[in-house]
Amino acid sequence: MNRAKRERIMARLAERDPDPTTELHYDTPFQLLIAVILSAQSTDRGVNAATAGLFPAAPDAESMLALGVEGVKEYIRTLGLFNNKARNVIETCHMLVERHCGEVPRQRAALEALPGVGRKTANVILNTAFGEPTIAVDTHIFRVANRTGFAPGKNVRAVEDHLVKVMPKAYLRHAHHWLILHGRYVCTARKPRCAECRIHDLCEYPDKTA
DNA sequence: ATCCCGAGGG
DNA sequence: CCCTCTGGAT
Repeated sequence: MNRAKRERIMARLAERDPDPTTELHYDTPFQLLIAVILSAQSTDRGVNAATAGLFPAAPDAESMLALGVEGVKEYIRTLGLFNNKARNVIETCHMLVERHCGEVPRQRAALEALPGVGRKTANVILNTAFGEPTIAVDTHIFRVANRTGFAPGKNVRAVEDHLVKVMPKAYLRHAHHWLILHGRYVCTARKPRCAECRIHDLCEYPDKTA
C-alpha cells in the first residue's frame, strides 16, 4: 500500500471521531494502568463493569494493597485470567509504592518492569495517559493492519514497527485509537461490516459480503 | 509454544 | 458448540 492511500484512510477514520480516546473508565493514570492490565483478553465493557466496583473501594495504590489479592479477586472474578490479573495488580502496586512514590512512571522501561505490564500495555499508558505518539498493537490493530494491507506483519512487534514507520505524522498521536475503534466496531474479527466501512474502497481485503 | 480463563456473540 | 475480547509470563 502506498503513502497516499494511507493518508486517505487515516483522514477518513479521523473524520468519524476527531478526538478519540479509550473507552475504559478511569480518573487517574493509576486507574488507567490497572484497567489496561485487566483488559487482557477481555472486553472493555467487562473491565468497566469490574472497575465500577473496584475503583471506589481502591482508588489508588495504597488502598489497592489494603484489599490484597483475594480482595481484588472479588471484584474481577467476572474477567478471564482473573487469578493472574489479581496477583499482577497487587504486585504492581507494591512496586509503584516502593519504587515510584505510588505514581505511574513515565519511562517505558519502568512501566514494562511492572508485573502484568508488557509492551502493549506500556504503549497504551504512554499514549493515553502521557500523550506520547506510541501505537499499542492489540488484537484489533493487528487484524486491521494486516487485513487492510495498511501495515502487514507476522507478529505484533513487526506490525507496531511497520505502523510507526509508515503512519503519516499528523495522525501518529491518535492512530492507536482510530485503528482500534475501527477494528472494534467495523472491521470485526468474524464478520467484518464491509458494507458499512468508510475505507472499503481503499482496503485490500476481499469483501466476502459483497 | 503453552498456560492463564470468564462472559458475550454467533 | 466455537470464537473473540485493547496480553503477559514462562
